[in-house]
Amino acid sequence: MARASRQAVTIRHVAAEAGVSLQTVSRVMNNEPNVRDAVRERVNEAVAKLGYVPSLAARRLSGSRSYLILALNDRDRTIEGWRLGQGNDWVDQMLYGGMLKSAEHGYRMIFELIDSHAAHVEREVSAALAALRPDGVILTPPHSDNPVIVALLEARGMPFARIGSYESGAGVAIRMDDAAAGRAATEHLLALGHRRIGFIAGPAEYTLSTERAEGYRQALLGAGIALDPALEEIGDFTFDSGVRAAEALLAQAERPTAILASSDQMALAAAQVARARGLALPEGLAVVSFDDTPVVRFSMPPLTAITQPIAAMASTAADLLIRSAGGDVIEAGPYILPFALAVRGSTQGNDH
Amino acid sequence: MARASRQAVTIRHVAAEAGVSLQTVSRVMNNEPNVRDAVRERVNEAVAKLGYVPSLAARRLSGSRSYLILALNDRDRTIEGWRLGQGNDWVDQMLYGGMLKSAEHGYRMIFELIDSHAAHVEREVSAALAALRPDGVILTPPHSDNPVIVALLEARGMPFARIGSYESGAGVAIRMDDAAAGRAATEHLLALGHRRIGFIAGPAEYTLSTERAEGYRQALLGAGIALDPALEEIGDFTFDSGVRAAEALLAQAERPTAILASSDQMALAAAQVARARGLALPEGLAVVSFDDTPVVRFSMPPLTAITQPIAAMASTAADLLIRSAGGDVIEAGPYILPFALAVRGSTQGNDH
DNA sequence: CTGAAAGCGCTAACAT
DNA sequence: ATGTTAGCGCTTTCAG
Repeated sequence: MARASRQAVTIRHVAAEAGVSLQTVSRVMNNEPNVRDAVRERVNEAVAKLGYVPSLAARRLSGSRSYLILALNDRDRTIEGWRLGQGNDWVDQMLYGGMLKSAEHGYRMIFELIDSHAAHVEREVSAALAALRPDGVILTPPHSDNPVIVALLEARGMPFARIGSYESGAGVAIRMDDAAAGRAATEHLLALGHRRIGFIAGPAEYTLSTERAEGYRQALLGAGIALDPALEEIGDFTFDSGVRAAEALLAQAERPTAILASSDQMALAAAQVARARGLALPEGLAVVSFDDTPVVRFSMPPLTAITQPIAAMASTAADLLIRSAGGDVIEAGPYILPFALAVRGSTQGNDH
Repeated sequence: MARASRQAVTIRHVAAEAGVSLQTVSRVMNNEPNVRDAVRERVNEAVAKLGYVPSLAARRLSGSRSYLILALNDRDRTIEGWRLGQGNDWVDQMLYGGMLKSAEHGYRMIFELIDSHAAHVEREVSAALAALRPDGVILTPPHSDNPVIVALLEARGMPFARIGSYESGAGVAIRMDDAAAGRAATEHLLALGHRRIGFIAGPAEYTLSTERAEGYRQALLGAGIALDPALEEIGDFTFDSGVRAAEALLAQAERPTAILASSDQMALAAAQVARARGLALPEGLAVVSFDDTPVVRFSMPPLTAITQPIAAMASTAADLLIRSAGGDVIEAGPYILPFALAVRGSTQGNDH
């Protein structure tokens, strides 16, 4: 009993069992040509019988692929999300999309935290690459546009994907169409009869902020409504900044009947400010948010929101990187994935 | 340009730079004795200068540790949690505790999903072990008590931790004290003046269910209150089962003024049933839940709950396994980690 | 179409 | 205290 079976089944055992050379087993395992069907089958039988699974370490070391995809996330944000214990949607959706897609291809996704503030970004990323030698790297915001990381990956010739990035350059960009999302959200409000619609933008450093604002304006103009600068405020995605912005919007004599906010937190802030002023959602004020993290489903009422395709972006990234590692030539992108508008009680009737 | 720097810096480069043998570099990297301080320093300088990081694959292959901890989670539950997008607390807290602790030791935690229903459990686990050759495995419920998995790990001589398990046997068990938690939750209600306290238990197959029930009863008896079978219902942790149980409890002539439910979902169900019967929380009915997943913070009012130390359990598991891999002899356990009682609006006043 | 030899980067076991 | 030799399990040449 329980003698540590120090020695697992290796390619050698399979070769012996099937009566072929190591090489042939390797060819079969990697789906290479130049093996007769009869032999291939014999090998597969031996593999099944012995329960053989190739060692990742040995494969990697012998100069082939590592079958590893490395996903780099922002350290502080991620840990803060975990610490708060309110459900870390970004991480979950990354895993959901990226890990499952990787597994489909026999790959594994390793999730790693990188501190982007530190001067050691380069060292941290280098160390992870050296230790793991992944076949591809997935960058998430804010790393997606970090010039140090991008340059490092490019210099190393490492295939990588930049999720949520509007910048061009090395690596394949994967994102949603924020302008279209801003338009869709605004059109939803227009369709409900709103004519004075306030907008809380994100910081201008983020391209997606300006894209969303652009979509908002396009929708208004498309409906023949003149733009009013008094209806546009700027926040920084946080709850507090949302409070300030919403107060500025709702303090106006001719206050908006709806607010579109560029993040869930700012939308929740707007809802709170509205309540404080005696405005009930959705009658007194309609609110639409961006992101659709779990929290908006649990607010009262739940918020209508633009859903970011995080899982789909991670899945696409993994798929592209793995196919690229397999020798496929993949298109440069950018890959624009569809968003969704989840209509909930903050804009519509009293369902839920 | 970006010529793929095919060849990264290896132990050989460091040895050359420092003017020593490979072995000496290896010794320094692994903090082994028998190296003069002067030499050690010279090697460390070379390492720093070249930015050398050992290849995990080579280390693993040469027969030493893999520096990998494998965390096995239930496939269906995990994916369902991701799909619902309500914040997958278990996974997040696992990562929070396990990944960070692993990183402290220079380890990586690989998160893998295993389908416990399938007849292939054994094959799935074997394959993961064969491919990764981790230094330790963390089992989470329901895998923690899966006899096939436990037997396999034991036969392989693989160190492993069973999180949330009350069973004895191979592997180190890490859990909280559910009886004490049941007692604490009940005593909280007693302290608030409640005398008729309903209890919704989990399925009896789970030891933790009976432990929690035991704690509930101890607390009542300790307060000199006779047990009343009519106050105990059984659910299966789901919302629907919670509805049935709560309805049975609240339909009684002498209905309870408080309900302790063995899961968040059942507690939310109790809250809903109460509302439907015109009972407001906490005045009409006080509710306490177990688990403390994100969702209970967002309900109205937020639910008072027993918080499971998931992150701490994962952290402890990683720490024990890694120290074990390092040659330390670790105590058999079980390791009992402290829970917490988060008091919120469903039992107490009107804060928030 | 198949096999034999060499070597990936490291550590274990054995020198010295 | 340090260096040398072998070999982990696989894939890559290169031969047949």
